[in-house]
Amino acid sequence: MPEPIRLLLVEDHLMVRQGLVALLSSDDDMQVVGSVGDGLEGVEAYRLHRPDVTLIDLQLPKLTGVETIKRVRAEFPEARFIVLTTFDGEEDIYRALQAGARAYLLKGMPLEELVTTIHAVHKGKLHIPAPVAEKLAQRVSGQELTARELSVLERIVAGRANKEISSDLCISEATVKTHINNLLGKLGVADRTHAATVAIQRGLVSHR
Amino acid sequence: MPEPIRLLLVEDHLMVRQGLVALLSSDDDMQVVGSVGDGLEGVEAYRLHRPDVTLIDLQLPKLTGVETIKRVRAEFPEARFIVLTTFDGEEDIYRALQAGARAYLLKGMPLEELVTTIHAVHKGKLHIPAPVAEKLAQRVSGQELTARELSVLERIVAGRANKEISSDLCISEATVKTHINNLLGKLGVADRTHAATVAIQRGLVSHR
DNA sequence: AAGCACATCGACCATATGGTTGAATTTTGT
DNA sequence: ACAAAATTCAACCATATGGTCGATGTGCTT
Repeated sequence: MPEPIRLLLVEDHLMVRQGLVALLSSDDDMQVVGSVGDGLEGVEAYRLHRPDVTLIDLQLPKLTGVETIKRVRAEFPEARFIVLTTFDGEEDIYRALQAGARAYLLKGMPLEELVTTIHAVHKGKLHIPAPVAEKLAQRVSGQELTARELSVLERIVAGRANKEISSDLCISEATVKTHINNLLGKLGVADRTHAATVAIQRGLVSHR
Repeated sequence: MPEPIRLLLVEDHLMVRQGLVALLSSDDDMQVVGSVGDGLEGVEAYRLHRPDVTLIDLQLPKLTGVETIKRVRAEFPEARFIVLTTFDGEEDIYRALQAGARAYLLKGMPLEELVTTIHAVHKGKLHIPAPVAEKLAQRVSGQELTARELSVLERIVAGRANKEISSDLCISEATVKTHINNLLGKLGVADRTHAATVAIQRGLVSHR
């Protein structure tokens, strides 16, 4: 009888979390050693428990899923993460894998896939399901937005006019227009409104 | 020993669904009699099992949660629904309650609240948590968009220009502008871009 | 029949937005 | 230190957008 795989859960929806604990605990070769609701707790829990595999949601209070992964892996480079989320913002997939996640699963996937993935990741493998891998391939061709362009984009999504954005960021309106022009090109859209909606759809900005 | 409350689950995320089944089945006075993944199956399962209470997500494939509630209640006016969702688009709350849902819960709420709510709804009570009730109160003051305004808004979200919208809908550009002007006022925003983002945030339009 | 909400259109105007070019400055990476 | 990328700005222009007023027709309710 081998050692059970020690799991940590970082997920903000209580019901989902408790549900996963119930599900995974019923498996003999899994053991949930911790279960927390936000990123900061996640980092602490990791230090405390040193789990074999951490299941983490990307939408977390206090600390983003991506940020949490980064912090933990800064301390423990061998840490293994499985991103488990309902939302498949392309941008988030990319960032999570950049940050060192080993797998990306949507909550809609069957439980067996989760179990399979946990075992695969525990053995050190990468595990990216086909539909996710496709999106990833797509976005390689797409251009990266710069930090400044992103902050302009955020304000566009917030519904602010160029004049307002310029005073927000303490730059001239001309500069705002330059950034917008550039980001429109990179996003492949013709106007700010479309930019705003694709930004939300791709998960480039945090709406709400 | 009283009869257990018979529950039906309609939820598209497999993991969440299985998790909830595991959680609720462990309770002695609850019994999960069915668990399906989309709205159409939900309607069928209701006909088959006639559950006491149905837990339903609003984002469902094939048939919206709201639409599912409507159809079931058209046949079975006594049907009792608890809306259980991660997303709190104000518009959806409103529509779900209009459609006859008895309670609205976010997945982030503690499990006890779910259990309490199931019992309350089973007894025929309404059960709306405070934060949700507030949003509801807010939107009473807000105006309703007309069907035409909504279809214009959808195209704004799709990133289309006035000229394109006018040819899409076979109306003059002047009319498009009139509709836009009216919906801007109703949404309380100053321009189309902000209209698009609040439309997404409030769940007025289906993005993605 | 009268009233009302809705959809339709036109005209006018002020401003915002996006496109283009070119250039100076700063930051960043090698 | 050098090159590349990012950020900053200006001036010009065409067009899109939003604001306002008024008008017409249609369908529904009372």
